[in-house]
Amino acid sequence: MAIDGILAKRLDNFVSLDPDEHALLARLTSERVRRSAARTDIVREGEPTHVLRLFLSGWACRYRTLEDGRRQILAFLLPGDLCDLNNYVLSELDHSIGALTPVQYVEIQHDRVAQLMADRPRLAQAFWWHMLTSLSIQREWTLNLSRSAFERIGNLFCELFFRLRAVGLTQGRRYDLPITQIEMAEATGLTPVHVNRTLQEMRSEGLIILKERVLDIPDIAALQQAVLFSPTYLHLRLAAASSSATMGARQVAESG
Amino acid sequence: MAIDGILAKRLDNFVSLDPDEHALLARLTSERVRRSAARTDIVREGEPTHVLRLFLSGWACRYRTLEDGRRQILAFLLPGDLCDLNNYVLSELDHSIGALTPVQYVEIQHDRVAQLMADRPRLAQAFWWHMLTSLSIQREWTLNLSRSAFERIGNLFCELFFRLRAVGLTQGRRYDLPITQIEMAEATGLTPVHVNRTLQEMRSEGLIILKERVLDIPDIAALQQAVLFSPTYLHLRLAAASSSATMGARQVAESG
DNA sequence: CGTGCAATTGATCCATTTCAAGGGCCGTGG
DNA sequence: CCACGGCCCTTGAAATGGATCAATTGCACG
Repeated sequence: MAIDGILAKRLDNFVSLDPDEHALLARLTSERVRRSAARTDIVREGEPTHVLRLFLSGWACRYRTLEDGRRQILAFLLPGDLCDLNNYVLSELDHSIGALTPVQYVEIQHDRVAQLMADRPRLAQAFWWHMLTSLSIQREWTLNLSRSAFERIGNLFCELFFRLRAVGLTQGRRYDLPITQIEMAEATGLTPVHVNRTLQEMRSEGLIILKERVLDIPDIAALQQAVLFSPTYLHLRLAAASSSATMGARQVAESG
Repeated sequence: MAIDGILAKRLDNFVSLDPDEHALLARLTSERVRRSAARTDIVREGEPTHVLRLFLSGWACRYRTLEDGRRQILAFLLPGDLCDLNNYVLSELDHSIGALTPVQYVEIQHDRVAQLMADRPRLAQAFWWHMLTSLSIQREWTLNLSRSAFERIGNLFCELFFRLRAVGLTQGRRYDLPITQIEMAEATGLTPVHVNRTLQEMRSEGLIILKERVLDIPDIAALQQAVLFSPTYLHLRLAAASSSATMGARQVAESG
């Protein structure tokens, strides 16, 4: 899938865009592509930012570091994700954004976004949807407070599966998971050691196959059930998101 | 403080509204006041909602219940807070909203909000600010994943202090905290038993005085420092919100 | 060939949970 | 007026999920 269609693909999860709107998005995202190396910051806490960023490839994350060094990953930013849609209202960021892998992204001036939203109500709605979805995801992450280690990691894997699939970045039951166990730990609020042991537990139960940064989920429905995951909070279009997943799961369950 | 000025007071934390805008808000919030009894649901998960709600008095919360009964409080809704600004985009809620105490609120039709935002860019910005602030708060709550019980509860108390003060609901160092320890547990992801013991620890360290649903924080700066709380994520106007607090912090740091 | 980082394993420790029970307060009903 | 049940807070003792500390392996890279 061409990189320049990824925003359209992402927003398409909410509204059906017409060719005209597709063209507008394509133009918007044909700016000079920027790159950041793995493990470098894209925006640092406290910095004023003036642009909206659209991620084209690679993984990034929002994170905050506490004074004593603990780091918490607040969200994963995947291809097709926007960030800092906000800061034409709030002028500075209260957390940082860092690249986990090499990433490509484009920067879009806020006034162009504002213009687009004013001209195209449907695109405006799509942007709102994107923002509200991040909020919804953030809420789901706070649910981790009452989840066990097993559930936290399982939920993370499920979420990533559905989000990546929505932009065409899964291969069947598999997807690239280019993050370390340390980063999984930072995202879930666990210790790397404990993440490791929990992964082994999930492996031994046959729920996942994780090897060389590729995650294979033999039976997504089984995993969902084991960790009480439900994808509704992602607000993906049902037709695309759930049906084939549950179908796939059913097939696997039958064949396995 | 008059209840009908509370939204203006809240939004004033971000932009200075002129008398005209104050009047508009006053008209908007003069709808029939609705009431919900303590411990009842205002909106239930999955229900479609068509209105924006503004809370006038009492405490409510967003929460989600997992299949096995665990309940997680996702946010506290205080007087002056809006909820469901979202759902003119997302049509149904993925969590519930419940009253913790008797609450009063007004319902505002979405088209009136849309109209207002179209006519008054400054109000539109203020609404955006409100929404982005909730997102920011939600991020801060996910930070609890890497915080200890002591820090979680302390952070909660600090957040509530600053938020309540921003709408004039603190009395000096004190404020009404009309929730049970069980609810604190649900908000922080801890056990009621452990919340109880942690509260006693905070009391014994002289950080809080909590009696008969009134919380007294003798030295807010000391508490902030003890639990690594910083109010920036609330995006309150600095003049009103943080200056006195950070000044206090500096004093304590020097004297301690 | 060393250096560094990610994954793994073992042993121990501790924060938090779980289970269980008692006390205070309050509204209700006999 | 007192007895009762219900809810909230409190306390104790025991169990455990997850943290901490420490060390080993494997692999990629200069």
